[in-house]
Amino acid sequence: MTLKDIAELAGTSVSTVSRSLNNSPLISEETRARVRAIAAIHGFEPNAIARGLATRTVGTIGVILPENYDRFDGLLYNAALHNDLRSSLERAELDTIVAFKRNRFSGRDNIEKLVMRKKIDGLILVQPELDRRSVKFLEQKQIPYVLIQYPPDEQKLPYDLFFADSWTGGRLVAQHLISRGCRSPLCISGGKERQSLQRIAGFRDGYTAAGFDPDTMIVLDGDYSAPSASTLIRENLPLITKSDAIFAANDLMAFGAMEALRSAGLRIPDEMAVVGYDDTPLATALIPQLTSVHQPEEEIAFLACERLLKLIKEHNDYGRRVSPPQTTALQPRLIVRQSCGSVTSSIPPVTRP
Amino acid sequence: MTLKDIAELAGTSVSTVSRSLNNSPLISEETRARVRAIAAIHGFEPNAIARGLATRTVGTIGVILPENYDRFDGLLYNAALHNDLRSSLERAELDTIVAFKRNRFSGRDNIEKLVMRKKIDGLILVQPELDRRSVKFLEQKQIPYVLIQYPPDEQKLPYDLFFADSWTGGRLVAQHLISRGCRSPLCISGGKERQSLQRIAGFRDGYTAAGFDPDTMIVLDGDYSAPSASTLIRENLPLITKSDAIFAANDLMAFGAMEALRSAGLRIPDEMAVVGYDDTPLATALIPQLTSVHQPEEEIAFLACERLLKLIKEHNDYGRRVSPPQTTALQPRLIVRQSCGSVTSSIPPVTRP
DNA sequence: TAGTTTTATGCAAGCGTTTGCTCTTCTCTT
DNA sequence: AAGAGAAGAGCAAACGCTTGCATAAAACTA
Repeated sequence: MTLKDIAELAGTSVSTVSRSLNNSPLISEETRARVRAIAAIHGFEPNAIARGLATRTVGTIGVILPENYDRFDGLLYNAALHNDLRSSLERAELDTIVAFKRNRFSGRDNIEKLVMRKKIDGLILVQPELDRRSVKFLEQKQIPYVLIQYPPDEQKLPYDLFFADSWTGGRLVAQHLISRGCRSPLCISGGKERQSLQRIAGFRDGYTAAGFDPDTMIVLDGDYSAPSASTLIRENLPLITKSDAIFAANDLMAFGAMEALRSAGLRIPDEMAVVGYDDTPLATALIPQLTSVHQPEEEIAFLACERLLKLIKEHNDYGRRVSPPQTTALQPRLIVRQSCGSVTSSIPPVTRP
Repeated sequence: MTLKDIAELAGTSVSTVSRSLNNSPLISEETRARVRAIAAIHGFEPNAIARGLATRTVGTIGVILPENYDRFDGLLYNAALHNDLRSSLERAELDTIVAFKRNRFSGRDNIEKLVMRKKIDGLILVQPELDRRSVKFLEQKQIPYVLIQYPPDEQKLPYDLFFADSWTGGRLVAQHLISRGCRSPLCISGGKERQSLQRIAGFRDGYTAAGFDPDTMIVLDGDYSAPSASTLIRENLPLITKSDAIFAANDLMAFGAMEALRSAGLRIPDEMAVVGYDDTPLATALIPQLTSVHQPEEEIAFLACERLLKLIKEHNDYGRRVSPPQTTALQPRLIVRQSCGSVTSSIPPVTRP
């Protein structure tokens, strides 16, 4: 079933059918209605490939996801983010092609492949290690794209970037613990990983701003896994007993810490407050329920899509981007539960700049 | 950059370039090499859309995922499955378009949309509630597709189905617990949900086969969440204390159960063995580590892709499917850890039929 | 009424490939 | 040496849609 078939059924030309279905103003109301009715009866849908060839837009967005098989919460976070992205794009009737950055068999860069083969109208890059080469490639090809990544090093970036403000997340935790009277906090980091460093830094700065000596704060290096946190706690019990709060860089480590603390006979939250990060479903499953920082992933997905659509529109209208690239920090929220005390109200989210 | 450009650069015709790049035997070795070299230098990639129009195959597979925002382990499972699917398809240089079954904004059925618009060469449907209408549609359109779903009711299905054998998973748990000497097991189900029912049924049958009275087995109805399991344990302590093992229909409930058991002063595994299902990363994070049933999701993904590729090949060669539809059960494996006792060897997986 | 707009439709080119067919030019046969 | 066959290359149609341009009909204008 093609435009031609519909045209014959309607006793008209192919162009008239095309225009009728695309709501062109060049068509009279009656004709449009008649043609559309016939198309609807036969369940006709225009061939997206042919249309793509004619219009050079295919109605598909490439989504490049990292392949973190290893990290449970990474997988979860990306899956949720991807769901949100799809939801946002559906509104604009766009499909998503998902790919890893590299093809593990051919070794080819999927980003370049998708762009060069013209299979997509735009790209959403989720947490890529975006090398200079790739950026140059994307700029040169003039393909609309946005990044969802970590807080950037530099201020002026050549692309649009959206990220969750981990630093503020850490600070929120600090503020809350301070207000709860915790004066000797201890951190469990996720190693040298970027996000983790930011979370810890925000936490430290929060305490410093309240007059605490930043050098007295202890940071133990975990690896984002629960057992790593348990081990750290067990091996550093003397340090632990001098503390009154533990901030873990993710929920999984907070969980591991709780297990070890309990084994050591410490009561949570009475003797030790515990706070996690990510607000995974794990947080509500624990007893006591875990206070944690909620990532603004729905917001990130929504704004990233919105911007990408804008860039695509500009690309179609002017052949190039018009609005300048922009870096956008999205604010996390602290979700206060039982693991850090009995307070029930949460600190209101910081208003966005 | 198009075929035409390369042709001009090579001083040859468009068809020669096309055939050179596609390794047609109609081209001499020298010409092919020369053309390929020129194409490579300029980083030429054929336009997938134009090729799609000419060949009616686009190199894209549709993957329909369920949108279970609600269930943590569902999200995780689908994300892992999706990763595995993408890996398998990459080998064949196929991209994946991912969609929910329905567009939440237009209300349109994404399956039908993708098929009618010719955006895909085949479909992988993950746990859809596949109504008669959709099946009829797919059969009529002759589009290659496979299902990844639950154990089916009927034997003869008109499509290819791959599923994890939950029944056997439950039975493995039963066999193991029996061998460990547990004589009074108790189940926590995930409600009336299909998978859960199968898991519990297999468990019950395992005990029955060993001579236990099926009617004495207690099944408490949870909802797959950790708190639901905790509550059930707390509210049924008299029943619990008469039991010596708990089988939960997923890891999250096993976890909730462990928390509640511990609060009640019961030691795991000495006084109570606990087994979960799904082998999520949670299982290794718990103390003691949770014995659980590992889903054969990598295998499902691999086999489903393999079959889909075969169907697509048949479709291209004969215009229709040739090999008869087949239902394939994949066997889960019991991963024995500490939560059910000190045994270190696991029961070997049941060999596939 | 004749000329000028406006409105609605159709024609045909073009998007970038693939591929059946034709046309050369060799290379064998006999 | 002539004819047949094979091998390599090119022409042009086709895939199904969009869209600039030409055209015809209708609706004004003076």
